[in-house]
Formats: sequence, C-alpha cells, structure tokens
Amino acid sequence: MPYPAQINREVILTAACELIESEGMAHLSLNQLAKILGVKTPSLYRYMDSKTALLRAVNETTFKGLFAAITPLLDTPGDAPLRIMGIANAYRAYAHQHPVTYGLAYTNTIAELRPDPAEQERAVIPFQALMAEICGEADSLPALRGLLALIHGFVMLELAGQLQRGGDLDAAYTQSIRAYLAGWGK
Amino acid sequence: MPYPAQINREVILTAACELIESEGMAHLSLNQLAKILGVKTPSLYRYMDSKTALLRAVNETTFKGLFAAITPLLDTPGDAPLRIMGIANAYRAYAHQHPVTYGLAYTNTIAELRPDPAEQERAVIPFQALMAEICGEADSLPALRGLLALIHGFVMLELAGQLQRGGDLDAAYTQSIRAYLAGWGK
DNA sequence: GTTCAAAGCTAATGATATTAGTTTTTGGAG
DNA sequence: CTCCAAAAACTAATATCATTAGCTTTGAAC
Repeated sequence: MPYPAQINREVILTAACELIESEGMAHLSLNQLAKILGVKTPSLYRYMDSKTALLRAVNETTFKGLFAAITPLLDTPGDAPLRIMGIANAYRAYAHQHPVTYGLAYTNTIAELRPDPAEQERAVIPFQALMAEICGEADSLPALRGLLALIHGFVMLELAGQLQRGGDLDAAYTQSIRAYLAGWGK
Repeated sequence: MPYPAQINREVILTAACELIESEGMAHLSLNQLAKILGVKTPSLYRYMDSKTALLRAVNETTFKGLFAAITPLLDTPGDAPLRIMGIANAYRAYAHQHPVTYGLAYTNTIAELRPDPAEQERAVIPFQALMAEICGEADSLPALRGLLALIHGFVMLELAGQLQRGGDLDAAYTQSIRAYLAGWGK
C-alpha cells in the first residue's frame, strides 16, 4: 500500500452533502470541496468520474437515508392508516432535516443526476401492501402513487416556501393524508 | 431611436424557454442563447441583469402560463369535484407540455430563482372557494394545500420518471384526486 | 452633413470543470 | 539498509462560463 490515501470516496461524499446542506447548491464547487478536504482539486478525480457523478452519488445517499428512516416503521403496531401516518411523518421529518439534498434528489431538472428510477420504485413496493389493506389489492398501485404524490408534493411545496399563508402545516399534512386514506377506504 | 434594436427582453425570454425545453437545463448558456439570437453574448446584458435574473423571469413566465391555462376553468358548469378535476387535468397537461420549465419553476434548489412565493399563494386563493364547497369554509385552507400537494407531487414524480412500474397513470391521477376529495367531503 | 445616444461589439477577468503529465511518498523486495 | 514500483497527490494547462469595461457603429433629428 504505497502512499497512504488522505481521502476516499466516502469522505468526499459526506463532505459534499454537508457543504450542499449548509451553503446551498450554488456554492458547491470542486475547489471548495477540495479545500475543505485539505487536498488539491484534481485529486478528487481519483475517486469520482465527474461532478455529475458525485451529485448522483449524493442523491443515492439521500434516497438511502430516506428509506432507512422510513422502512423500520413498516413493522409497527396499529392499523394501516396509523402506520401510514407514522411513515408519512418520518418521511416529512427527514426532508425537513435535509432540505437541500432532499430537494436535489427529486429536483432533477438535469436528468443525469437521477439515480436509477426503477430501483426506487422497487424500494417503495413494501408500502404498497399497506395501501392494499385500505383499498384492496386491485387498487393498491394507483392508491400508493397518489399517497407518494401527496407526501412528496406537500414536502416540496413546504421546502419551496410555497405554503406561507399561515395556519398549522402539521395539521394540514395530517388531515390531508387522513382524508386521502379515508377516500380510498370507502 | 438611434440604432434599431435587434433583440429585446421578450425574445430573449422566449428563446431561453425554448432552449431550456428542447436541450435541457444543462445546455442553457448565454453563449448558446446569444448565438441563437444572432448576437454576441455581452449584448444580452443590456436586457437582463444576470443569468439568475433571466431564469427568475423564465419561472415567472412559467407560473403565468400555468395559471392562464387553469383559471378559465374556474367558471365552468358542474359541481365542485367535477370542476376541480377539470382544473387538475389542465394543470397536469400544462406540466406535460412544459416539463423542463415546470420542473425548474418548482425545483428551486437555488432560492434566488424563485419568484415571490407569497404572490403565488395569492394566485391560488380563488381555488380555495372550490374546496370550501366540499369541506366547508373552516377546513378549506388545509384542504386546498393537500390538493395542491397531490397534484404537484404527482406531476413531479411523473416528470422525474418515478412512476414507471406500468399501469394507467391517467386513471391513477383521477382516482387519487377523487379519493382525496371524497375523504374531505365526509 | 453633423451630432448623439442607443445598441452592439471586442477584449479581458476570474471562476469553473476537466485532462495530461510530473513529483512525492512509502511498503516491501533485494 | 537501500532501492523500487506504484499509488496518490501535485502542477500546469485548456476550454467554457458569466460578467465587466470600454470602444465602435448606427441612424434619426436637427
């Protein structure tokens, strides 16, 4: 092992996440990142193919963290609506804790930054069974999609500062999801 | 009027929109834009303060177009759920027709690109009355927020390529909104 | 025809991502 | 203990950006 490495893929990744989260997307440059890591810019290329690849990895990390925060709640006592509400709250909490990277992960005006979308849809399959308990097997896929849309949409609007007319956002979130589930339950 | 102008703010804006929509966000450079307009790059600065300001203008255009596509449907025959569904479909259709600029408008990993969010929330107030017909005045704000979240979230997931497990997306959209409204109507 | 201000241009700067080629380091072979 | 090879980092250079400063062209009004 000649020449011990000063950095590696992982520390680059976490430094990038922290920098994005604290300074915002616009201030993430490889120069800045290298300076933080105590290394010159081109050295980063030994561990990543491009800035785009790095950002894609950041997004993968975000999704991984998000699902890690959520999946444990699948095996929780209570009926389906209650468990779904717990998951929805954990989801929203994660997004609030990682607002910039969450936004980046789903933002994707640039298609190259997306992790494999097919894989993500697979990751969400376990949740479909939960919806099936409410609306039946046959409708469980469309019902799941609407649920994801509601959750994701609410969080995105919040993060974009688009829900600022006052009122209790926590309550609005809970009530809306409850209404959605009730609507499918009929 | 010495020296007739070859360009103006508006043609820059529409060219920018078209370029973004056809080539994607990543390929929008002022150089490219100037070349399309038959002008040298620095000349653009006579009509805009910065690239950021241009993108903010693009976003304003997007919102304006979106609301222009939607608001006429407020005065349509039919009960509240029917009218809401018409609006939701028009909304989704607009997003499908302008996928990149729609994504950009709501993406906003970079806060400077956002048009005044307060104004946008005001633009959506007329739709609150429609929700009130379903769930009553008292709950109309949270119910509206959930509806916007559901619509926006669904469209964003679609555009991000995150709903690719097959199935009828049109139906899923319609059914989910119907369920949501039914849930609030109880 | 001269004037003048608007509109465009050239040239330059500093930041950026990225590539090519060189130097430094050090664990292990002799 | 010395030396070597290769891994890891570095320097230097390029092309592309956005942006600024200052110069040149245009054409309508007098």
